Amino acid sequence: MTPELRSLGVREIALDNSRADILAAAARCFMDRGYAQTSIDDVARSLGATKGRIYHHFPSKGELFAEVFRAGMDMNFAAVKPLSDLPGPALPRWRRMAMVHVLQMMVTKPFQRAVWIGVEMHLAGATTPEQRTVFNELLDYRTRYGNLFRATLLQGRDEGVFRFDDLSVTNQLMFMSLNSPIFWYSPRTGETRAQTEALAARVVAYAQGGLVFEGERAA
Amino acid sequence: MTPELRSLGVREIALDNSRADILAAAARCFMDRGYAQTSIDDVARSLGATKGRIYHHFPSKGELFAEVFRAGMDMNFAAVKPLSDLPGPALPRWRRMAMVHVLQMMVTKPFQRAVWIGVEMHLAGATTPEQRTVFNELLDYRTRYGNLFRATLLQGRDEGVFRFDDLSVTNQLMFMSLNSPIFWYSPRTGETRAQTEALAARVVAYAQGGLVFEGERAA
DNA sequence: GTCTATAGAAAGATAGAC
DNA sequence: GTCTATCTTTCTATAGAC
Repeated sequence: MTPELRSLGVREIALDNSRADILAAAARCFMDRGYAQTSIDDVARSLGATKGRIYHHFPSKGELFAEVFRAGMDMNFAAVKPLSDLPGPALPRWRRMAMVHVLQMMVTKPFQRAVWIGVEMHLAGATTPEQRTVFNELLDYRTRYGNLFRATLLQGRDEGVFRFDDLSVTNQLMFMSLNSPIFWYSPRTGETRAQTEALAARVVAYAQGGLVFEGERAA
Repeated sequence: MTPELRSLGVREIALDNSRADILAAAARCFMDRGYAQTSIDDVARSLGATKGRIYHHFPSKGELFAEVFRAGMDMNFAAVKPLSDLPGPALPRWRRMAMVHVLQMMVTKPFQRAVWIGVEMHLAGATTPEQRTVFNELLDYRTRYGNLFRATLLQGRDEGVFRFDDLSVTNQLMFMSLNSPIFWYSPRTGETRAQTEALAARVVAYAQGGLVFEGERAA
């Protein structure tokens, strides 16, 4: 940044943008190549920069990844938490939460793929105790997000709109469906918001079908 | 192997077992740590051996991974292909194929996770042209397996038992559901075959619900 | 057929110039 | 705040003993 700009007080903004740029580039790289296979040089190169710039803003590759993970989860919480707090019958609330969740997966795909990678990594590769602590926090964050849906699933079962016996298995199946766009979705050129939402609605409908289907009987 | 045994003609068998042991150990390591984060030393250590043993049987890490991938897909094809060739209405055939597929995911989980990792890797990390060729073969193998289900899905739609508009999206959603046990299933100690099948049946029921649900109308 | 030892490459991280 | 240069570790792959 030039001294002129800094003297105008834009220091914080510039700093934030620099960090945000790195986070977005890192998310893309982690999505494309996975965690271990992504080098800091890869991230830097995708920004037209070198390592020095990354390490000035983030102390380590692990911490950079953790911040990408956190950013992804922050976005999900901000979008879904308000809906999960609303009163009323389970089904319409579930549909709104699911729809917003799926749109999050589509619109912020690189960050959500990083979250997925983080969950898949489990604790493997986290060698030092500090790394483990950070990692456990991230996984806990993700679990708390998942719990936003559990209450509505249980309420829906009580109300007779959902049918399932094992909440954990059902939760896994539901999230696999709702998360799946992070693996196969990519926006068409010139895709409108309505088209994106139509696709998201199909995903939600599929998951809803899984939750309401009277399994064994219909065999 | 001892000269005595070799003189008895068990050379092939011993070689096969050695390779099979390495493949199984490699599959576990790839499942636990992913491809890039798994070192050949990790695989060797999990066998109580050193690298030399691995490199005697496999020319490179990439080739070792490719063989794990192939072994996983071989098992899937052997289990599902005969069912997909059967005549008759789509729904019962789909249910049998789906059930067998899900059981494959559960029983051969390490290999199936390796297949997943391979699909996720896409072409990233495959640097040389030979590697790309091998990799494209693997992905093509996987695509051909997916196609076993496509015909039955289309037939089911014609017969009115499945409802969907986009075959590709539906295929993705279905496989995400049917594959999901590779991420969350682990057998309980002393789990019976009946219990395993009951769990698989729940997964199949969920997917079937997604396929038959009359999406938009039921909102 | 498996081991030890090692060469060579890649990547995380740091130091210091600008 | 970013870059270049470098240290250090880790890992693939190979060579050669047994």
